[in-house]
Amino acid sequence: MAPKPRTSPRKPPQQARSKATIDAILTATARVLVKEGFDRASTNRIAEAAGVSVGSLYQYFPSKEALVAALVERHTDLMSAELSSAFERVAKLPLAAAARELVELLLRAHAIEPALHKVLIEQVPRVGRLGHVHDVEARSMRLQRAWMEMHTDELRPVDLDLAAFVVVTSVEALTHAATIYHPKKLTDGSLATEITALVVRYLGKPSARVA
Amino acid sequence: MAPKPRTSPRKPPQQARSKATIDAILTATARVLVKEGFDRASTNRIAEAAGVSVGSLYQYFPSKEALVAALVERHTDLMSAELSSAFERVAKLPLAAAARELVELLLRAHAIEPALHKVLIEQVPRVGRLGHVHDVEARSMRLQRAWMEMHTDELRPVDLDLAAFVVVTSVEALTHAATIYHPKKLTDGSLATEITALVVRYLGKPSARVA
Amino acid sequence: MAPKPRTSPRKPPQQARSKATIDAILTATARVLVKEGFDRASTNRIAEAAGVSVGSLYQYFPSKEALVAALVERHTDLMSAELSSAFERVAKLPLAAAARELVELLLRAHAIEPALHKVLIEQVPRVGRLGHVHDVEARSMRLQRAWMEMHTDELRPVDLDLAAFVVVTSVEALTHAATIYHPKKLTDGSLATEITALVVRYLGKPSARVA
Amino acid sequence: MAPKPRTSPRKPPQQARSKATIDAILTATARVLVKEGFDRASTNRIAEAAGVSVGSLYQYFPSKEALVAALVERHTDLMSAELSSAFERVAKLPLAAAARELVELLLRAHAIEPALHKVLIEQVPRVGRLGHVHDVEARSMRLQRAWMEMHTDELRPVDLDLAAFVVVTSVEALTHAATIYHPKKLTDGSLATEITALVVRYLGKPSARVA
DNA sequence: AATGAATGAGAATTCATTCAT
DNA sequence: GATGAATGAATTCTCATTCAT
Repeated sequence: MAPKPRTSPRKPPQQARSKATIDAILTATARVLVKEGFDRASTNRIAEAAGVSVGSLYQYFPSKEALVAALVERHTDLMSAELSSAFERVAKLPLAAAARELVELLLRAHAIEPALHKVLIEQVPRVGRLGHVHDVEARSMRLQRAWMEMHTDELRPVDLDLAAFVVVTSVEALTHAATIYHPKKLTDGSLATEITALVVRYLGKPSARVA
Repeated sequence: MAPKPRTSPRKPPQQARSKATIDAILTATARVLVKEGFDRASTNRIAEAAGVSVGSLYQYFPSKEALVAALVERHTDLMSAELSSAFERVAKLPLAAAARELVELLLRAHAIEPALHKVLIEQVPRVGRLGHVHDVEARSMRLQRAWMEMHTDELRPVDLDLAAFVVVTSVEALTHAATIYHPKKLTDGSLATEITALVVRYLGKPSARVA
Repeated sequence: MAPKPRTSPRKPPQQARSKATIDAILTATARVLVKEGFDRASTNRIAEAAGVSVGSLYQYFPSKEALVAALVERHTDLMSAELSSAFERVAKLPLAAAARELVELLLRAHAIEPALHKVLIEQVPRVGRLGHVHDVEARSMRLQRAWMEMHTDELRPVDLDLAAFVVVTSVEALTHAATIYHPKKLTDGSLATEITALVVRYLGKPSARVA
Repeated sequence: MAPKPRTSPRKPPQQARSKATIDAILTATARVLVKEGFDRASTNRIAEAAGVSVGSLYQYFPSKEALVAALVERHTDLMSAELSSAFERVAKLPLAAAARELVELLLRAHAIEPALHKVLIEQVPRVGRLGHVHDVEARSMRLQRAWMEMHTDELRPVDLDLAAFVVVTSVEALTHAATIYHPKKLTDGSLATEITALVVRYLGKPSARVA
């Protein structure tokens, strides 16, 4: 009888060997997810791809959900890290410049492991801890709101929370959609220009408008 | 598991009874999907919920994928129908008015079967024919482009395809996100106002600006 | 992910075929249990022994526990039926005669499927519904108490509940132990004589003593 | 699963530290057995509970069966020791007094680690060396027989082996059943009185009867 | 057309046991 | 002696799909 699976990570590795194994498993998970899709990514297949026994997989990840959740976290952490670090850099830039910088940054962030990102977005059910792909958005929203608070004089009057929601949701969606449907426009700058325009026009005072 | 499933519909309904059965099955599918989630929605469970034998289910839908695809189609058709019909009505309105109308329409459209919509968006893997939830967007984009072509004089200069992509993707994403995370703001109009502002400011000439 | 297994029986069979399948499964369960022991009796092995697919097994028994519980029930029902029917027959006999009859009856009851009984007693963990092997004792205790109430004049003064507990527990234990460790003494009558003496001497008035 | 396990003890403890380790393991086994039940008591869990590595566990116990068997032995030894020592004390007492003493002793013996005793009786499959929980009964039977040989003049004529079997089996069963189903009656003396009556009346001459 | 019994590959997960460090 | 990472066969259970009635 299979008891209810846990979702929290299992024990911390205590030997160097473990670290390597964990890494191999996560990397294999990404590979299998991309190659086979979420539904065909069984724990056995993943273990095999990692060159590890299923037992080892379950030693570190108590369930399939925990495994994918860990991968999601690793992925979003990577993306968030870049965003956070950039925030300080653009904190003092005026609207148009900051927007352009951030949009480009976000596009770059999504270009890191686009295939994995796509699978995570499209196929992983947004349920339980798996939904945390969307944590990036939550963090982005907080940063966005913080930036707006520091620049209210440049902005038309807005409800900060609502505006942050609108901006981040739109930009994220455009980035994802572009990744999936228009990968070429990600690199030639045309998309960055459009998204920047969207944000600047939405938030800016008429006088502050930049073409 | 048996051989690979077909995906094309099996046979056209030839009697009234068939229609009723098909309808019962699709409705049951929606109910089970919402109640149990995609993963626990087995064909047996759906058949039972429909008061029909599995055999009958397979008489009309050659595979689970075909079944869900049919439901997706029914759902998107419902939404698209409203959009198309509204298009004629707003075709001649100026930017600000048209935008407001369409945004409100879209929000209303998403309010029809929000629970089903949410499951379809969040849990159904966007693979193969199942990805057609996104057909709505494609149709919306065509309509949006058509409208813009008719109103170029009101708009700042834009790449029509790109702008349609930006507008539709953003508005859709905001609608979905609002459905899921801010259901209350859907009804009090505050969201409609923000989204309208986003679109009008993005597309409009500086002079044509409406606060 | 395997959800918590149910323990209640599944759906009632609606075709004659089902009945046969259910029977085949239960019979195979008994056979495998006896031949392989509880731990080696996997659902797959049982299904194979029944000439049926695992799927069919789970169609009727939602978990391994439910399966074994059903077998336990079938077995205890068989035993209880004999006991209950005999009760009426001995209801009017005096102590010594009734005791002898009942003891012999019980010994016969345990001789029906002794190998299965042994496995059920020795190897099936007495947990949850599986513990119901012991229902026979509960029922026996009620019958025993009823008999004693009708014959208080033949008995020394006793706490009826306590005495029923003492009598039934002892007799059951002796029967089981004999089944397992002294199968020969079950048939030659010597054991029946001893157990009868135990009961009669324990319950009877000194004057009513039978050697 | 690896090759078939050995069952014989691995090596004699040669240092004080070993003794302590072995003890920690056995104690942990008892704790886990009681807390989790036999089926969920894995060697890994036991090792962890003992604050020892699985490797160490296998250093001293070559298999899970050997481990549990050792615990069973420790437990039964504890119980038997008391019984044997008491035997000398009651060897010269007359029937009624001896019976009362022994019954009370047995009840006390079962009160030592009742939770462990219960798990051992109810959940540990009585197979192979694990069946040795029942060794206590065998030893008891020998002692009982010895006592009866010394007191034939007080007893009605009986087959000594058969009578020892009847007495010990009944008393044991009553003690177990009481431990599980009527723990309260264990302490208030009422049960001891009943069981003593059962034994004395079964074995005694009519004239020697004690109420 | 409908029924529902039957199928069986495959998925997640556990656990006794080994062995390199 | 001790550690704990690694193993992988085995187990329970699900579910899309078929087909005899």
